[in-house]
Amino acid sequence: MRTHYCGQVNAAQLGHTVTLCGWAHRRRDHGGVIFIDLRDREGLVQAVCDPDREQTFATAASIRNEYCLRVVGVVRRRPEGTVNPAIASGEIEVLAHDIEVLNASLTPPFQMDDDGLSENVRLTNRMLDLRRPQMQRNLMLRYRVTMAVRRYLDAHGFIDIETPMLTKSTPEGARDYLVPSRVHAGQFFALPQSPQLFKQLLMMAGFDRYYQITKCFRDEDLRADRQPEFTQIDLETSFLGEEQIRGVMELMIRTVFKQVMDIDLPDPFPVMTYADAMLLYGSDKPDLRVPLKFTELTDVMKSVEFKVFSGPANAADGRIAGLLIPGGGELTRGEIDAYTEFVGIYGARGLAYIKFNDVAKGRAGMQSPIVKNLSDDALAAIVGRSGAKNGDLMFFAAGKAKIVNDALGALRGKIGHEKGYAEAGWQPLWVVDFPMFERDEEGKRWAAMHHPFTSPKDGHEQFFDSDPSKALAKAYDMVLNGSEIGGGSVRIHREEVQSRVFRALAIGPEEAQQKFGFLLDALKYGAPPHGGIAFGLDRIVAMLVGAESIRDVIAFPKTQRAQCLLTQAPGPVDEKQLRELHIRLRQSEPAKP
RNA sequence: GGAGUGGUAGUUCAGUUGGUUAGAAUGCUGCCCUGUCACGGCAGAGGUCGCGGGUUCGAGUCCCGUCCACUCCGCCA
Repeated sequence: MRTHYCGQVNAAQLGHTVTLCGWAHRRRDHGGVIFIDLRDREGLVQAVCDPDREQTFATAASIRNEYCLRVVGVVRRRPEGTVNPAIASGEIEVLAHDIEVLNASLTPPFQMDDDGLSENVRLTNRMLDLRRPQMQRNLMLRYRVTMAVRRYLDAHGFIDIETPMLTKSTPEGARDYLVPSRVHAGQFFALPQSPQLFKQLLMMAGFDRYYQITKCFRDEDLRADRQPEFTQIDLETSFLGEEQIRGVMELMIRTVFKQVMDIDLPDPFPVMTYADAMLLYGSDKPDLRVPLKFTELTDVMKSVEFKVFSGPANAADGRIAGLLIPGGGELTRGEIDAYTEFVGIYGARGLAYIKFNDVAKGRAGMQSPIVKNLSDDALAAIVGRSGAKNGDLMFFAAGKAKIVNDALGALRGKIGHEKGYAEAGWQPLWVVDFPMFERDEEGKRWAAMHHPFTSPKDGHEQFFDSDPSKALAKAYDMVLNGSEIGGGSVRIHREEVQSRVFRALAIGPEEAQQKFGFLLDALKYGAPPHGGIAFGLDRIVAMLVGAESIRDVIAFPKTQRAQCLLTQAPGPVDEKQLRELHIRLRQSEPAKP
């Protein structure tokens, strides 16, 4: 039916007869000659129709945008002065001998080269949106990434093994998407939040190296980088330690970036502890393109008069940190107000600042509403630790450590990018030595920071009873330009350690047996040391194509309300279906006055 | 659950202090045009101003409610 892709016709076919299939991208009718830009996934080629072929010319005149066409013609060089360097096939054109309309098209709701479309229009007409060259590029690049991943993993002995999509609901973690069982009345499968436990079982089964590029499901609220179903590159290996696993994984990412985008990532990636990341950047996924760093001030503020600072400084969970903005003295009052409002999103009550007009003059050279409340020692520490220079400005956040970190960390990213402090390029890093546990806000108990199967650092079980906050995990995140693109850990492979972790999480033996009995049992049969990682494929591809949202690298994504505008899913089902599934819907209660 | 931005022609948008017949670009339709490539020229059609209520002599514009899209907080082991 076809001899070439439109976008791949070039001077090599000069004089040849080619047959092309594609869509009418644009028609330019000059009365005596008609040009049709024919488009397929590889690009555009110009077909020319002369009036001396009466039938073909008449057909060409009737063609409208997005008609699906088959064009037979001869490749010829374009006349002098009419070469179009903007397209790959711009040196040549196809003189159409025959045009067959494979299918006409209604007038499309938008033009395929319009890139200012609203998300609403795009998603309701997704099949047409996907015809747009940008989306074709995005999805084809996604494919090239997965192929590069598969090539790398195959070459390194990883085996692709599928794991169930109908599995068991786990109480920990995100909300599950549930699937009712017809055969077992009142019982439900859950769609997997990740293949975590299955891949560990595969290690125990002796497959040694596993991978899967697979969908995961989490019923949580959406974001630009979060969809209810998303794709993980999921891996697990046996008999490798933490550093070795990271080595294999960063080589994979480095290889993929080189092969697909010709990007050279650093070798090795920088490694930073979680503690340092929080101290310096207030984030466990710092964007290293932004050079701004925190100045730690909690200790020197303990004894100042200023209660806004001394209060948090003396609180167990408090923190005071500064963010030095070089040249920040130029910031206007309006900008500072806007930043104050910005940090309010994260719960910060205010945003104090000092402008350093003349550092040599000490207190007198500082311009700020708060300087009069701070001791000489504190002011000296502010300047000494940050290296503030004339013309700089420092923002201060004080309060609960979480709020200070979130607010100042977000401000660092915002100012860094808006004010031009960020470097171009790609800045990956590993964040390591995560805590095993974090405090559960409501339940007032300890929760697993990564997941309950993460191995503690050697010997750190000793902190489980005395001070769980001190226990560190063999967990690691890969961070790229401020986004977490992958995370994993060495897993627990000894039953007694797993039991101790469950105990620390206040999961009793009976509960553990009921929920994770199959895992605990498996650990009894010579489970090998193992560990792994999972990468967010959607996020990686979105970064590579420069997309704002992972929706732009997913063929059929959901809206923020977790609906599909194309298919109108989710939707109601017949009473008959519900009855088979033993489900009766709750009456929605009318609002009572 | 919360904060914010937006919703006006098929599409992307403008619309002043509430005031006559709601505009532009593009697309679409027809006619003209033999070298364009965002072709060009002429003519034309195209509107439930998201939806519902209210204020007013009068609402695209003000108020209340609601729906949808997006961004963020919470949430996401």
